[in-house]
Amino acid sequence: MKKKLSIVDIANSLNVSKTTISFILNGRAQEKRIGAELVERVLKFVEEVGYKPNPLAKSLRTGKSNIIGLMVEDIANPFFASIARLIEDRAYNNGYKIIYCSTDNNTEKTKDLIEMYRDRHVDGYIIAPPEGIEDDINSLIKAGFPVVLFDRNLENVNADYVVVDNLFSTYNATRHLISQGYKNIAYVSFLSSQAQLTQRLQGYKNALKEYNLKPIVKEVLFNRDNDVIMEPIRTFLKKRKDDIDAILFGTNHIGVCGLRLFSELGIKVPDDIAVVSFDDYEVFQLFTPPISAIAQPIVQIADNVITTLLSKLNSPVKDKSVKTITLSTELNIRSSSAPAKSNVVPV
Amino acid sequence: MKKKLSIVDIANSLNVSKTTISFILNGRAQEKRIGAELVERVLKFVEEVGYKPNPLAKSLRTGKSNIIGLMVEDIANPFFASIARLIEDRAYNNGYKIIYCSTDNNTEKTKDLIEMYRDRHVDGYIIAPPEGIEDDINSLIKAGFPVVLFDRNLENVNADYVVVDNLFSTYNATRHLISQGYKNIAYVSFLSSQAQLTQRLQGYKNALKEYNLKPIVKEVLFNRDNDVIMEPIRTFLKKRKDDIDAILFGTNHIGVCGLRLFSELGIKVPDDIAVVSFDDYEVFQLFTPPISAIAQPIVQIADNVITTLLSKLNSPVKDKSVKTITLSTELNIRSSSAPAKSNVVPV
DNA sequence: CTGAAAGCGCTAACAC
DNA sequence: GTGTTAGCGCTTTCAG
Repeated sequence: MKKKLSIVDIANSLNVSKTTISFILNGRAQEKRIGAELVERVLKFVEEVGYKPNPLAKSLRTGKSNIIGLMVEDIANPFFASIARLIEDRAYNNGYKIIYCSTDNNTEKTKDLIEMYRDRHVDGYIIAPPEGIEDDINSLIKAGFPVVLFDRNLENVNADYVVVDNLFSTYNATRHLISQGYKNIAYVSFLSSQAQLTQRLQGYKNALKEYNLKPIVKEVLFNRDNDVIMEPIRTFLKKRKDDIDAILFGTNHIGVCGLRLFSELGIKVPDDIAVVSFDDYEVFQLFTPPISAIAQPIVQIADNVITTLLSKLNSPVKDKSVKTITLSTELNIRSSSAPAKSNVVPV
Repeated sequence: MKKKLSIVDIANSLNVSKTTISFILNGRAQEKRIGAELVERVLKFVEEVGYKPNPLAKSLRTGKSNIIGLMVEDIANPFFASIARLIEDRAYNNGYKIIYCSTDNNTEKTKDLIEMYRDRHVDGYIIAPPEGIEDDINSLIKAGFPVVLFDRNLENVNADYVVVDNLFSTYNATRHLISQGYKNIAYVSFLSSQAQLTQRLQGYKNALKEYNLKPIVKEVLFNRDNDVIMEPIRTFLKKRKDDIDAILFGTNHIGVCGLRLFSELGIKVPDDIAVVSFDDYEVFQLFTPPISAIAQPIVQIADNVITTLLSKLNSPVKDKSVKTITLSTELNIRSSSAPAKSNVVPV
């Protein structure tokens, strides 16, 4: 096992100062007017012996770690997992590694995590922020760390955001259901004051209002255990299933829980209840009947997030300007929201 | 913004040597017989000012980074994402952070990744290894790094493994199909010489052999693009769908591709073709009809992986012994493999 | 153009 | 019991 060599080793072998080596390796040879021949020789030798600067030492010295902290709600959720995958690729291609964690939307946990990342000298942050984390994020920003938030807005945090147009998405989806002839449209989602969820709720309400329809909202508490999530929805469905002719689900997670209950309770889609869910997902495409869904542009989200972060990371001057990128979703209409048996209303 | 303080700062403030601080903070006060009163005072002060040792400096000095490298095939695959989630929790609870990456089963990419991790002084490795990576893993082990492999075995690599009993799983699933009266059972999977896949194929063949049935195997190349995966399967199904009465899918990914094609080609499950797939997954549970699946014990896998790694990480003496943990799967029988219309064979 | 030397913050021999 | 000091490997100022 060949011992790991350091910059001094190679400096000695070449009878050159380690400063020179450092300059050459960091591409500052030109600037420092180091002889082309020497540069050549050093590079060749370094290549030959496979020398690699110790990134830890480098980090200690420069304060940069080349690590990006990625904080999502739950890495096992396909929406976040897909985004993580896309971000990973771009980050690695740009010389950054990713440390990830799942916040579970838990504020305290997230605070700890941010602190840990900070201790670790993470260079930049990509966060799907839980509620109540505003101060911590602001302090990150004030300390000069590049931060990109996604999936949801935070009030009073002046950061870069990549989000989708939640309000219009559910507004549009609800109108779609109305135009298909549904009149008693329920909205089932998680109870939360997070921006993306309140907006989705609002979009739904706005559409109903236009048509003078009455909102039927069922919000449940988030829980890591699906059974706990399903229980209140089960009760709700049992009680109300005959008054309701359509449901809009606020997230993929809750949508899947809903579908499970449909099977269990013998509810037929779309004859008994028509369905649209937020987030598109394999399950929705393959379900019988296929479920109409509001597809978030995952690739674009990931792309914008990482592009924004990398540009902040690479810009030598601290650019204090922030931007909010709002992407639009696509309503994938499938048979779960086929026209109602009764009658169709032009919209 | 309060400047980050270092160990000297707090040593100075307290008029104590930084060595003493270091000892106290590392719990070696007793051993070094440092006055209980002083220890108290230091701890209190450190707490008060919120001092945190710089982990980078610590790493540089000690060579330990408290980071675990997690290499999976694809973090967006629900099987790996779920495992990543479980591993993450345990790692963080034990003071370790996780750097992840997706290998895409690409040997060259994985080699690079291992090298990167090594440069980064990752303390331990959790890897779902691609083919051809044996030498690199062996060199990792020889260099004394704790390595836990999972999901698949590597010949000639003497490491700790956490795997499932692939051979018995498909053997058992195939027998199940036979017992339900199916006779022309195809096996559709990825073409690969990775142990988990060859074993799955073998289990299928073994079962057929016992009943003198002829194997019908379709193996396709892996590709990140689903359409490319589906194309050869589409051709296969079109040509053979009338000779086949059941299919066993080798992975969740290929199973989902298969299901998509069934819809497209109008193949009815289980009347035209009965189905069992490796890996259980929401899509399979919610599909109509629900798809029988070989469920891997995800929680147990993750648990064994991280427990094994942590114990290696914490054991002061380099334990050269390795163990292979083989977990058993569960065959979740659902209506996709209901008894064949024709006749049922006792098994 | 090149080199000496001063740290980055921490640990751990080795004195005192 | 406590303090001095020498690094871990690298970057970067400042002299030559």
